[in-house]
Amino acid sequence: MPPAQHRVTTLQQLADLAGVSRATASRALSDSTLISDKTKSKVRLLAQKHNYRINERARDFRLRRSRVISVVFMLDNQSQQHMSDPFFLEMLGGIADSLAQHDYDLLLAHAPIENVEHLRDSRVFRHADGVIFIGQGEQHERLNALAAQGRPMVIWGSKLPDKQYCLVGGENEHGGYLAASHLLKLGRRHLAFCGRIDIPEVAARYRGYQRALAEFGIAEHADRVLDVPFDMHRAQAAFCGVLERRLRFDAAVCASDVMALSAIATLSEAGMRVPEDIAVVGYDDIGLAAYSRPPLTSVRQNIRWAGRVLVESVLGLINGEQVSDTSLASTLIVRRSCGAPPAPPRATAS
Amino acid sequence: MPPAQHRVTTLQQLADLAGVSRATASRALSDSTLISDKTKSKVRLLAQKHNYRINERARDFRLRRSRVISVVFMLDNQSQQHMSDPFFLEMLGGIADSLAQHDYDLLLAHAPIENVEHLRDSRVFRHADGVIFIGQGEQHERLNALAAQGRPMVIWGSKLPDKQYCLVGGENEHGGYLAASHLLKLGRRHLAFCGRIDIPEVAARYRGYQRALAEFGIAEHADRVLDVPFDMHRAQAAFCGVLERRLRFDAAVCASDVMALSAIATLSEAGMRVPEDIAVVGYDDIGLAAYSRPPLTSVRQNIRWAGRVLVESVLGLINGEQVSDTSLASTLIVRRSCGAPPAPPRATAS
DNA sequence: GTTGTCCTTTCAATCGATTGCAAACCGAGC
DNA sequence: GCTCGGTTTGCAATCGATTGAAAGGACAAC
Repeated sequence: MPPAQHRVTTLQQLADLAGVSRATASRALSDSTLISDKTKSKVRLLAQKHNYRINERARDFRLRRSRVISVVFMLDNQSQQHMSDPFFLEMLGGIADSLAQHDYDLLLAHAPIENVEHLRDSRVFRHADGVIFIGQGEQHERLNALAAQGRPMVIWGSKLPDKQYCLVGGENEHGGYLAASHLLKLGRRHLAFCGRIDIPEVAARYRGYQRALAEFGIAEHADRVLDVPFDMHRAQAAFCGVLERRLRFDAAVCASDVMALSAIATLSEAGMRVPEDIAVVGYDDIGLAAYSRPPLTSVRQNIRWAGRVLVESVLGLINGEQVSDTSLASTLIVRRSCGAPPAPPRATAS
Repeated sequence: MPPAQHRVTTLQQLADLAGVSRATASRALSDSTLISDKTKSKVRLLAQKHNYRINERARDFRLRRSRVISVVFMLDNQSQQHMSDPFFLEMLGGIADSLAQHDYDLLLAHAPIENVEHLRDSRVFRHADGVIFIGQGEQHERLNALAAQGRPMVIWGSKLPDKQYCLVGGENEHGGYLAASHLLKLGRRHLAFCGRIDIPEVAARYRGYQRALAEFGIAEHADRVLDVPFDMHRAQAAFCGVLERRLRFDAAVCASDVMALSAIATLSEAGMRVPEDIAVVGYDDIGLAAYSRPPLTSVRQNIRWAGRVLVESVLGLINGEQVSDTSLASTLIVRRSCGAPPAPPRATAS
């Protein structure tokens, strides 16, 4: 007699097979202390033998949870940061890995969002047990409002006054400082800063940049703060504008690697030598940074680890724990024109 | 009197408020023809007023569906393609957009997969109504087996013999042909092909490459097929090996842009001039291709549209429709060293 | 034999929706 | 008043699990 004529799909069927009640079967599978070892192993053996798989929809429904975390990329009109920025994928990968380890699913929401309040009644919140926001955009207040409603959510970004939500972020101030002082140590004296300082994270990097200038006793030129969006093509347009204005500078700190690569391309197109005439430092240390000509010096954040921390934080909130903010270290990765081999592959933590 | 002291969360509460039964309320909200317009509007008005939101978990449970589509990136040990390849993000973005439009969620599975059969009982299948595979890896047979079980699934890849599953793919043969004939037209005669021809898509590109060579009456050198993985760092190692072997060639067709950029970096590091000594053509036309020095000529596929087609196909299968394969056009994007502005931003279709 | 205790197991309610079928309603025609 | 046809509405089962409370059983002590 074949062990399973039709597949066992419900707990009731499994219970019948084992000669116990549905309740006992349920408890046996979930390792409840109420059930004797003998019964437990009997039920489990049968489950395995008949290839029984719990209906997760039913269970999630019953337990009023979804085991889904939404990830929202805050790409607003202001920053023009595009999701094709490799930074995002790296972050997403880290989050996805970490969620999978905890047996959670990832719901991706990446449409440009003008107002996060609108999300409140959308699938993003309704379908998920918690939400991870990547970036604050300019929605600090609205994020505060959402968090105040008690939804489990974590934001990747920069610390702002009156912050109510749980935050994970890089050491942006320090990163900006590292980038600027690197250039200053190389003897550059006419630095420019490229990025939208409306964006909190960029603003923090700018503060670090200012601090470095101050330490070297260098006066800051307001016109050397270039309002460059994250988006590759718009960045290029912005740099073309800079060139037209014939702004004089010998080094640039960029708020992202994509921006830096745009800068390098545009500047060398215009006949300048990089890094001889203008040295450029990027941010994020995306994989391709090592393969640009010249290789790009950049500030690295451990993005995959950031993903993990974001996940652990939001899961902590879901479980009602007290979760505090986290700040992740930034390090400068220096690459020189010739001879220096690209950095080894980043460790992909288990 | 405030209209809602406590929020209305269940259909029963809403029905009570409207003075009808749960069944009627359900039908009113789902616009059933059984319900009179008067009742419908009454129920709906109340739902709106009390901010009632259906419990989607309960509904999905009842309807035995999930409104989730899994996306699996087939990154196996063979190809070494890394998910940080911008190509993936573009694809993912297209899929996510399209799914959102259809009110579906996206479950991301990107762990390296040695055997897709293992997925059968995993969340990937259990939690989702359908699955989209990006790439075939070397699992053609196993994919066939899965498809034979009647699971709604679509694969992005290349047409293989005995294919049982629904396929969406680029014109790889044509793309390879375009790349090679471009170089040949420029007068190059010693071409190399870089990529793993074990991978079906790469194999197709290679066939096109061969066809171009044949048309120009050029004999093919077997040793000019370079087994280069997709992964950036391994690609570099491979190119170093090629250089050591002192292989003579004046042009290279690469199976991806990331590979091409690695090639350019490695070659110029070794003192060769690109494109004067060695011209390189890539594949995918990732955003950064326009910003490399020199700008990269590449074969473009409309990846975002591909994402849309994948989604429509899998949803069609879920609805029991007959879905046929789709092939998406490839075009060569030619970029020259100087003066040529980068291509405009790609249209992001609505 | 009865009672009490402890360990297992079962009963039955519950989560929040959908839907086949039966019942109620309503006006018209006889 | 009664029946008939068609339209609306309600009853109750159902999806597949979890879980508090109650029942069952074994065994020892009185």
